[in-house]
Amino acid sequence: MLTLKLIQEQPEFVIERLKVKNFDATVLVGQINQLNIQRRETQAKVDQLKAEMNNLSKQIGQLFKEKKNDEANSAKEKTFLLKDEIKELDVTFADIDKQLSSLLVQLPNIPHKLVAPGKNEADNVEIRRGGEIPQLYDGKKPHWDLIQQYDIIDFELGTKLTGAGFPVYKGKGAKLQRALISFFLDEGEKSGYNEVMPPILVNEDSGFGTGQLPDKEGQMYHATADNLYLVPTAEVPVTNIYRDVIVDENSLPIKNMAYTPCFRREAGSWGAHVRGLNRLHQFDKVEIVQIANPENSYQQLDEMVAHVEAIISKLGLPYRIIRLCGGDISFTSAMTYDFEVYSAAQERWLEVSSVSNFESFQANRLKCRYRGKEMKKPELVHTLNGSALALPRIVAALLENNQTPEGIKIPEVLVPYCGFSIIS
RNA sequence: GGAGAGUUGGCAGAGUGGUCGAUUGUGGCAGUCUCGAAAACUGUUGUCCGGGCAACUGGACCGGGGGUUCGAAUCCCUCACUCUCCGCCA
Repeated sequence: MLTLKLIQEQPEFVIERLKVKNFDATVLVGQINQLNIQRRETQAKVDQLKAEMNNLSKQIGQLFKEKKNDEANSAKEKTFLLKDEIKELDVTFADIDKQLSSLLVQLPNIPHKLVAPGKNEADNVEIRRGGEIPQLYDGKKPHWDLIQQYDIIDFELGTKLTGAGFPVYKGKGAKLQRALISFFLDEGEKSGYNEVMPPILVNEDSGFGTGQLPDKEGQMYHATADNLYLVPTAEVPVTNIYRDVIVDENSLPIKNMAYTPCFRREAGSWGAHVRGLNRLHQFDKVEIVQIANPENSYQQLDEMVAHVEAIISKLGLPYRIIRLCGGDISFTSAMTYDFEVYSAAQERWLEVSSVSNFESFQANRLKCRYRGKEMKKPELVHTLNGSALALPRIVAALLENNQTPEGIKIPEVLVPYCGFSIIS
């Protein structure tokens, strides 16, 4: 969420910038600032009363010590009224505070200057392309046919075991998954990311910290008996490592990565475009996460983009990098680059990575700050994350783009990981 | 799952219900000494929310929440977590 300070000091700026996201914040900002004033006034009153109370209590203690019990008892009488007043104001304060928080989480993050205004994905800005779209032979097939032909991924079996959107990877299909995960992690390590293996069930606080709760509650699978949520992305546990943490300026940027399965309910979003591996309830992903100094977080974002671009290039997939416009960028993000690879039999671009700078938006919720030598007070860090990469659509593109009449060729870089060079 | 013991500042570890935000040690930072360092000595050292240009100052925080009391780190209830023993188990 945005900081109260910013909303209070530069309300016009907030309103103006959020227009890029097609969000009219006028009313909300006004309400927040008004509530904030009420909150401060109430606190001033409460604090004053509490100061009086503290004083009286000290006096009473002193009187009892001096055996002046009568005086002490009459002093006690005075506290009763005060006590009631404090209790009442405390309730008022808590109420205002609660209202304020509930309004505060409704404001989206302010987009970066470079983010173009726009309605939807049609207004996104293509940054660059790489790789070559392969010319396939006449009998080319979409991946959902290929996986059946070679018996490497089984959707029906997954449906039997769990339900739609939970495929079973078999034989070379399973091995390809493992190979990709290892490849991605090794590449991440070369780029200086520290590998972590977090829990894939998280609690409510973690869900709130990265912004999945309360807004996107329906996106996550909820284990109600223990009130835990299956992670929709490793971003949640890996970023929440730094919840309520003050890090040293010298340790920045902190670069972590994790492989986890990811679970998404995707309620109501099933349709024509989501056949095969294009959209799943469970999939595998390697996520990179950075905790950065606000001064250079955009350099770090570029670094992450370069990292993802390098991996896709090594896999030999044609790709394009897109900077999302205001209408397409997420609630929490200040700037997002999407990576899409071309899937040559479906003849469409598939999103395989999304790399974002959240600036201090998540950090404010997480209460993750950094302290520098010259700083009087700790300040909020910037958090960034990106997929590097999500597997299913990469697999779809690999299968489709590398199909030949003899079988599916495995990219050079993956052969050592797979132990085979063709699926036939 | 059963029984018991815990949870205090970066860490370790005190704390008869009344100047306890909290003794002390250690670590961190600054200084003295030194060519430099170590050692020693001195000082300093939490976070959040208010007020103030500032010095400073009011309030809150001793796992979370609630309660008793004029007053709670200290007493009570509750939840969470940690440890030990037993049981179960990949």
